[in-house]
Amino acid sequence: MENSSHTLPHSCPSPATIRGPLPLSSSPQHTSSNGPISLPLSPISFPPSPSSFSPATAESVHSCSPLSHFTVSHCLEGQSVADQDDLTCLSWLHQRGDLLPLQPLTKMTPLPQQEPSMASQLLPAALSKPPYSFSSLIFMAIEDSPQKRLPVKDIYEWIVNNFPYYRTATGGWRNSVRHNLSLSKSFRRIQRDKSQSVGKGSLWCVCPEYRPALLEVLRKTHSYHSNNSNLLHKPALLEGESYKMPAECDSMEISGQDLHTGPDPLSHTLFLSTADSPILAENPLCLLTPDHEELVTMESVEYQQEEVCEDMEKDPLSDSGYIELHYYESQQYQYLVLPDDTELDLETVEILQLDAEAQEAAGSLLDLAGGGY
DNA sequence: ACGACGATAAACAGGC
DNA sequence: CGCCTGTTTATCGTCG
Repeated sequence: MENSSHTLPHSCPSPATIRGPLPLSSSPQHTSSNGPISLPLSPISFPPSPSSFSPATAESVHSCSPLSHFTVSHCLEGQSVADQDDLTCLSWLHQRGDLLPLQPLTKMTPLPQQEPSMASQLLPAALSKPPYSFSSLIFMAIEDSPQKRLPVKDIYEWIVNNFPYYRTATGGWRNSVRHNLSLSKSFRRIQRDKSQSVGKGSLWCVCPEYRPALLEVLRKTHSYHSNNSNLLHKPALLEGESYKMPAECDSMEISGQDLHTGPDPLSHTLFLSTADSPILAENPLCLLTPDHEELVTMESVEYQQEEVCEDMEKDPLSDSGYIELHYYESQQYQYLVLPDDTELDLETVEILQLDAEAQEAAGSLLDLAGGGY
């Protein structure tokens, strides 16, 4: 897949079906009432430099980083923050200081070096015990890694970096992390590539079949601890309902009839799948539909190839548990290309601020497919 | 009361 | 030998 500029197609040429509950959300920071939105980054850089953002924008970046691979800079007018909250991008975790401190993934400044006033503001939330279970913490750490696999040491580090509580906590929690990794079926130990072996121990990854459950637990934890009760009432597709992709994408349909998670209005998780077995997307997707001013956010999308694609070459990744995603940049926008060169209507779909990790993750898909899970 | 689940502690083995 | 990693067992608290 080339990474150069493309002429924008004006239709959705390849039929594909996206099934599952449909979350509609966006971030409130940047409003656009008509036409393509204006992006705060021009040109878009990967990763975006925090210094290039206005304070409000920088906050939005923090609110999505590190967990979200896509930061959305678009607003639905008339919607509250709660309505726009995205439960599938994991970005919502950063929208409350007492859940996930608004700090970048990179090494945080040690608290003693912070200004006293700021430290005093952060302390109550930052140093309180996070409500997340160790499974959730491990899950977030692994999900936030480019390769979707981490050694236990890096899991420690991620937790410490994102939850300062554990910076001062006694060492017992590390034991709990290891205990959880070993005991939980959700995590799988994989051997390091000996050619690149640096450090001790194995790598840990999330079992794809348990990922929806982990995500659900994570989301419920957030909902429970969030005052944002509106999150609980976001409309979602129910069984039998369907959502037509807007614009010219007539063949894109999201339906609720084959929901893996049932008609629970809380369910916003979509799954990527090939025709036979559901598989999971590598990264959350945030799809923008400028014509309708709607942001379609998909944690993962069940993706089915229809008969039309039968004679197409089989995607080498089709059985890997992951789907290969590509994007490219044209002018100030970025565009998503689904597997088998299915180009979503690129006027209708935009990816905003896809960060460098997503790029790496896309590259790692080949490794995952080749090395097995 | 009961079981499921999660947190915590501890012991132990193996590798570096 | 010390540390890290990984496994296993046990105990306790919470919740439905």
